[in-house]
Amino acid sequence: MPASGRSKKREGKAPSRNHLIASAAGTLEVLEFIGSTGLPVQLMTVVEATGKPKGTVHRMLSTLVNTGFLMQDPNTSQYSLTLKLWRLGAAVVGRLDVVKVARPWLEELVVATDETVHLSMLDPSGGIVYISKVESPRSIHVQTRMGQLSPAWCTSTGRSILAFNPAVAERVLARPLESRTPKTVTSPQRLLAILRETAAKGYAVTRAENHPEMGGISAPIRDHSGAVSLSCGIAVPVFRMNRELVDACIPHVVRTAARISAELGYEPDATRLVA
Amino acid sequence: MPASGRSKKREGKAPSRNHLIASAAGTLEVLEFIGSTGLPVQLMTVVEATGKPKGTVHRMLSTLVNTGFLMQDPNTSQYSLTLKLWRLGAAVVGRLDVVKVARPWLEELVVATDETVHLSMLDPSGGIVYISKVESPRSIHVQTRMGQLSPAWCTSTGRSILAFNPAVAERVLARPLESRTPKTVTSPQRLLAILRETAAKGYAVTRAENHPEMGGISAPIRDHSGAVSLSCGIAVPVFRMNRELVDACIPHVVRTAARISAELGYEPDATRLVA
DNA sequence: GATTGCGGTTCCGCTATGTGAAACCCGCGG
DNA sequence: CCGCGGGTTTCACATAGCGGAACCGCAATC
Repeated sequence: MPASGRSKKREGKAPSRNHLIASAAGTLEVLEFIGSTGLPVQLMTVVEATGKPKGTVHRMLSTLVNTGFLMQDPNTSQYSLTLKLWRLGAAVVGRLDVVKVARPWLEELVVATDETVHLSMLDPSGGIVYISKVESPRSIHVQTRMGQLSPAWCTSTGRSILAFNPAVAERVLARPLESRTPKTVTSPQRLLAILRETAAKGYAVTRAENHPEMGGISAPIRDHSGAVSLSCGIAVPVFRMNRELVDACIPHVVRTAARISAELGYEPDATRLVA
Repeated sequence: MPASGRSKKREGKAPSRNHLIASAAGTLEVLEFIGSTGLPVQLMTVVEATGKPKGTVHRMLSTLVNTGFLMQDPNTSQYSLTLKLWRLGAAVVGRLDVVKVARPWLEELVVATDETVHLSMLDPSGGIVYISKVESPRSIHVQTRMGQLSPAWCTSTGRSILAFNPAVAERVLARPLESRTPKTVTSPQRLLAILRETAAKGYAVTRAENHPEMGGISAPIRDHSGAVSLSCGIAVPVFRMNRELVDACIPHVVRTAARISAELGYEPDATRLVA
């Protein structure tokens, strides 16, 4: 997509009377690009990535610098993110009391299983984001980063959530499921079956579907209304993921999820509000 | 400031030839506003806050929604942040290996002092941002939030950093020091003296200067070049902050900072590169 | 059950605004 | 010394987007 795109933007139909600010959208796109790389970037990198003309990109970058979202190294003149984004972003999850509330239980789960624990949330885009993590000091831990966006359909945490969100699941199933490892389930039917099973059992187990050497065991977390948009689970190296360990860990994971659900005001005994 | 008609092309000094995208800057401003409140907001709130006309704000909000930075509740039609910002923001500190590297030492400090520990970083704006936190399970902990921006000049973490950044300190001193509590030091001279003392001693202690019931003990962290842009420290309720406790904790805090500095490649014995 | 008011959304003409090709700089390497 | 690959600046032009005002739709008020 970057390569040879000429500036001609006559795509299909012209939605003429548009009420969106193209320049702002473009600027945000640039910001996002830099955010996704995370590292300091040069102007030309952005130019190539976005396909926009040099002058325009420069103007956008200047704007971002001027508003404090980016800083420019005076020597190398490279652009990098400031802490502003972090401040704003942290405010988002900071308000979520789940993070606070869940922490003790997650730590307990680490102790119980001796594996790294994640708390994940569904992103409207159909991915999942890790919003909290407690690492096991001993275990080999994958390099998951807080805030990382992972596909929901091939991780145990993701499936735990999808299983209880038919609407989102449908959207995900509609798109082709690209293969992340040789083991990834890519057939929509199979995935659907798995989701049903997950919903029935109340937990999800994956092996090497997102990362060739990692697997996971997760369970859904319900909020006061019974809705599921969070899950917690452990990440385990596949070589260690034998039947025994899985069987041993499942109850812990499920119980932790239940505890957190309770903290959020979920009443397991109350009449179910959602299917 | 009505635009007063016509294209005032060549008017005297005309600051006109501007290379910034006003609309994008405005949109970012809106984003920031929403981020700073953290809560879902209504259109009109933003209108009042920014002073921009309703139609314009609406367009900006739509753009932000369209780019995935905001979401709009279909029922209340309120706007709130999505996790996108969190993702990008987390990427910023995620790349900072300080956070990873410091964690074990911070935890150790919690154990040693039984108080909540913060890792802070200087923001170019002259404030400090908490980039990592380890809470003491027992202690009454203040409601500091990750990513929160606090004034550098009335917190112990902030002073630890300012003391070794004369340039920034100067900028801070130049502005009036607004009083946050009755105890806040607001005299520039006094503050300067305190900073000097901090630099000499290698740690900072504050009592109730930022929050009426909290105090702190912090020490600067040096990177491989010897520069200080980070500090770590503990937050202590003032009622518990007697001489003994302070004396007991200072060595721990200082040592922790030294450990982290070492991890960052700082050689205490090497020739000092910075004044 | 009409009325008013308040928020969100949409319209539309005018022009200030941002676009983008090209020129300009500047430090580096040949 | 010249060319090159970055970044920055310029400029004339067309259009993008500003913003006042009209338009909904709900909910509280009368």
